Amino acid sequence: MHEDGVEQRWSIGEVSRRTGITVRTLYHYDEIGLVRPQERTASGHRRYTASDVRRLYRVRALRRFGLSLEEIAAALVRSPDDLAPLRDLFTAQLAEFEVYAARAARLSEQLRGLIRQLDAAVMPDPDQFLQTLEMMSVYENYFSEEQRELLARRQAEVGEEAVTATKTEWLELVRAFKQHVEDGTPVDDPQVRELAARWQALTVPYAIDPRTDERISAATAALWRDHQDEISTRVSSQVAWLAPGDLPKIMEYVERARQAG
Amino acid sequence: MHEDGVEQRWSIGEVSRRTGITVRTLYHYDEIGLVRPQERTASGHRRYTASDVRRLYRVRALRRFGLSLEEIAAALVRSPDDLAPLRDLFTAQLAEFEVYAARAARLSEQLRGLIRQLDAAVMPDPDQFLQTLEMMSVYENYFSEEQRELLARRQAEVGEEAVTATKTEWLELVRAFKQHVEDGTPVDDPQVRELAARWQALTVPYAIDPRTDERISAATAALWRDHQDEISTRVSSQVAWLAPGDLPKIMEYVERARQAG
DNA sequence: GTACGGCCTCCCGCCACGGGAGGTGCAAGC
DNA sequence: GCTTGCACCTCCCGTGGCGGGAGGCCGTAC
Repeated sequence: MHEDGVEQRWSIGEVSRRTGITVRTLYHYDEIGLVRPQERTASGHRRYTASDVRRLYRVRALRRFGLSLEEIAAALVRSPDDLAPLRDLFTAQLAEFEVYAARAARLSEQLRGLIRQLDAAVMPDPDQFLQTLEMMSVYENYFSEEQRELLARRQAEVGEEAVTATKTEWLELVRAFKQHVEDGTPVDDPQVRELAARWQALTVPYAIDPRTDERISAATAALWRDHQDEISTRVSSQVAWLAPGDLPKIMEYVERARQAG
Repeated sequence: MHEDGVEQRWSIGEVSRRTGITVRTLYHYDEIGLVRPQERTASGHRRYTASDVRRLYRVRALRRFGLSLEEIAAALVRSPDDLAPLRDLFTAQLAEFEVYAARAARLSEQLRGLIRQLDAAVMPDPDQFLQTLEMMSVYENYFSEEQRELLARRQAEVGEEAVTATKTEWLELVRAFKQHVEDGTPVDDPQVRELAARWQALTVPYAIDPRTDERISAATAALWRDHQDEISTRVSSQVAWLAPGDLPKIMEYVERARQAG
């Protein structure tokens, strides 16, 4: 490439300036054997050749796409003959980006929701907001990411209004059940049976497929089993007519009513 | 919350099962003081209280949004009274997600382009593809991220066809200049002047604003100055009528022609 | 008495470097 | 020949958020 035919060598500082890679990083690449200058001076100074520098550019380009140094090393070993491994790496990385993007989009959506809540200033108690956070975390403990996504999609499909309507009807049912609990109505009473049927029907719009529904139902039961105290506290703090200890009793009654039906 | 009024305590294993946080992580949170169980047994076993567990749920929820443990610690110290810092954290995180998503989208687009190139199978030489990678890296060294994005947007605006047309005309101009270089035409020849004018006009569709254009032009000159060998090799490998050593001479001639004009 | 599981602390490892300490190499200026 | 100053060298600690293992203690069930 140069007229005199003498292969040029560069010191580590010159290479750093040419490639925009820090000297420290060049040391690191040398150390792990990723890009090793072909020569050293008698005193041990590194001398990079043109091909070393080209390799550095390749590494830098691949790094930008988020590939690990290990992946890059493996790709650069084999790729002179065969670009297939590189292609595989690219497609894998592309898939990863898409997964990340999807996750980031979901989290962003949730964050926007939380910020809206904070800005609404209807928050009576900071503690209540933190409880919301806690329950989000609990929720995620019982449902897999896939299940959560399915449910979220389902909720988006049925629409916000329908979801609110479901919540409202659920509260009505709770109130009605509460009355029956207090009155000591037997669980096989026709009225109670009808309430239980309506209770069951609440989940219908959110059904996905039998297998999934079964699992979600089991997860929900487990969540309730392990966290009825927190849930009861939260719900009763939002409706005046419900005491913290009421909900477990009501739920137990509902369960018996369903078994009877 | 519990009828007997006795505050419940949990061992680290029970807490791990309840919260889905690994025991190792619980140790870690204790170590850095993020969540520290309020009690220890005589033998040193950790006893978590209900409030410790609630704090863990909060931490877990905030972690999901990508907040660092340090940020979470800071937020949880102040938030019982004031949710403003938490709101700030959320908006900051949201902004970060957006930046990240934008970057991921750009990289994905580039990856798709590279994969298309690989699949096109017009690739005569694997080395040529790796050279493309090298030049991408070089390119990024001279143009800031902002400049690259502006240019990319501009290119998208003028359309792929127009970009191809520009490349074609550029090659034609190079070929014409090559002839003049070989003929020894003086740089103030009217024909050469016209070619120089057309050369100048090539960049017009991609202009952004005078300041930016000035900087991009300077960066381009620096890129050419530092990497004319590589660029010449690449270009001459793609057109039959150009030898590797031609382009620098031609560019020098063009430069003199522009100065003369 | 012993087997087992849960818990403890201490410590090394990851990944891709950043940064500092403390020493050497080399060329220029006096 | 001596100093100045810069580039370069190696060695080593630190980052974040844990994972995982070693080696030992505790308590209970058989």
